[in-house]
Amino acid sequence: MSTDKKQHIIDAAIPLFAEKGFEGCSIRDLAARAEVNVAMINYYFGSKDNLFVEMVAYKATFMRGKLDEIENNPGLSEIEKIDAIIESYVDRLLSQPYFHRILYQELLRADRKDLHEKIIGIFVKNTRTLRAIINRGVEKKIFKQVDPELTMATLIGTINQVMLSKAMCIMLVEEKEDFDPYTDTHFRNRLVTHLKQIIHAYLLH
Amino acid sequence: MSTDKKQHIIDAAIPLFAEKGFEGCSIRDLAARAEVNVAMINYYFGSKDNLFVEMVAYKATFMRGKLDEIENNPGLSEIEKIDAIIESYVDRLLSQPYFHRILYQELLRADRKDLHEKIIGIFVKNTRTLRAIINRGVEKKIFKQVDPELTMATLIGTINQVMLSKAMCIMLVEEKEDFDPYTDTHFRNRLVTHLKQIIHAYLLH
DNA sequence: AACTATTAATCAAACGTTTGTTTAATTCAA
DNA sequence: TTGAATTAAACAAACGTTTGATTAATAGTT
Repeated sequence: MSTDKKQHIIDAAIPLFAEKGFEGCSIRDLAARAEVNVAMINYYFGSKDNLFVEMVAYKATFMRGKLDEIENNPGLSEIEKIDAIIESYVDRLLSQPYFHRILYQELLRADRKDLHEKIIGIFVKNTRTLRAIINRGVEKKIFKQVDPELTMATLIGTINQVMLSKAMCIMLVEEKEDFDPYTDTHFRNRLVTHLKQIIHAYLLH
Repeated sequence: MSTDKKQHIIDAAIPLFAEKGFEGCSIRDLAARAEVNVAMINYYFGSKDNLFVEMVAYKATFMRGKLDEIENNPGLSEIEKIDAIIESYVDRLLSQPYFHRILYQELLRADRKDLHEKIIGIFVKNTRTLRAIINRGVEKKIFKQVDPELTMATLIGTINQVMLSKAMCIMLVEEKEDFDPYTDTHFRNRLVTHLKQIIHAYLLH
């Protein structure tokens, strides 16, 4: 069974799922987009549900490696680690807007418990890494005594907020209509700068 | 045509839409939940689509009034206005978790343009109010020169992040399984405190 | 108050489509 | 020639919506 074909189908499915949601696009939609026969989806993945699960599994680890690398880098101070995470997180999310959108659509739904919990697991693991760094900074008295969990929520939540809707992002920052926040490096830098400033102001004495 | 019946159907539909998404729940689901005949949905609303539109319209103005009241209160300083908005915003969102969930599910989808833009309109209007306050604070040199739009994104984004998923919120703040972040006043205060502290640290000299 | 005419509300049943999935036949590659 | 890949066609089930009959409520007339 060709793995290339499976990846091809997954790659084609991601923007469709992102645009219309899971129930919003049919197997026929997916097949048409991937330019394969409708039966191929079930042939390769068994079911539409399983295509979704495999898609999440295929893309899910996208943040993990980098985070560990930053956390275990002994050459970085706590605040430098935070800064590195901010840059890394912004870049990853801006480079994968479709998949990000899918994850959050799924998170917002209360049914499909198993998949829901799997996605939460990814988020929580990343959260713990950042929290460990903050806690170390607090211990060392480099950071103020802050709320580490909600600091996490602020960091990720800010990025998510501008990732929610391209249209809203454009209206929010009042750019021209053809402005693409996901590829514009000026916007990327503006976001990174804001996050660093607000986190620094909050964490540091 | 009874408005009571329409509201009854809408009230029953909100938790269902929040749980399963728009395509995720059928007219038969909605009718069963509201304990009415399937034909009643189309009788009262014309279509499933229109039920959704009327539901959004019915609930959408929930934030507006309070925001205007705060903005136009001459007895409040800029930072007091920000604090009042934080409290008001947290309380509103925590008290309407279902509807909030529906709005964000819709925002994350790129199709259904007209409704999408209507929802964005609500958000952007609220955004402008807060931005106006921040800009006045900057003018008066009470606030530092900050990025007003992204400050907005931080404020709302933080709250959204903890509202994303009850399950994730529980794991994030490591409470017991039966803990309900939406009704727990201690959690509400923790969130308000964190937001005030981080925003104060960022805005004030 | 009693009867009638009119409108609104409700219902089970059916409509035509679309859904995810499966089948059975066929093509392709080794 | 054998097994994997692909296809068009068909499947039952579920979908949103409409129908036509029936009941409930309201208004008008005597």
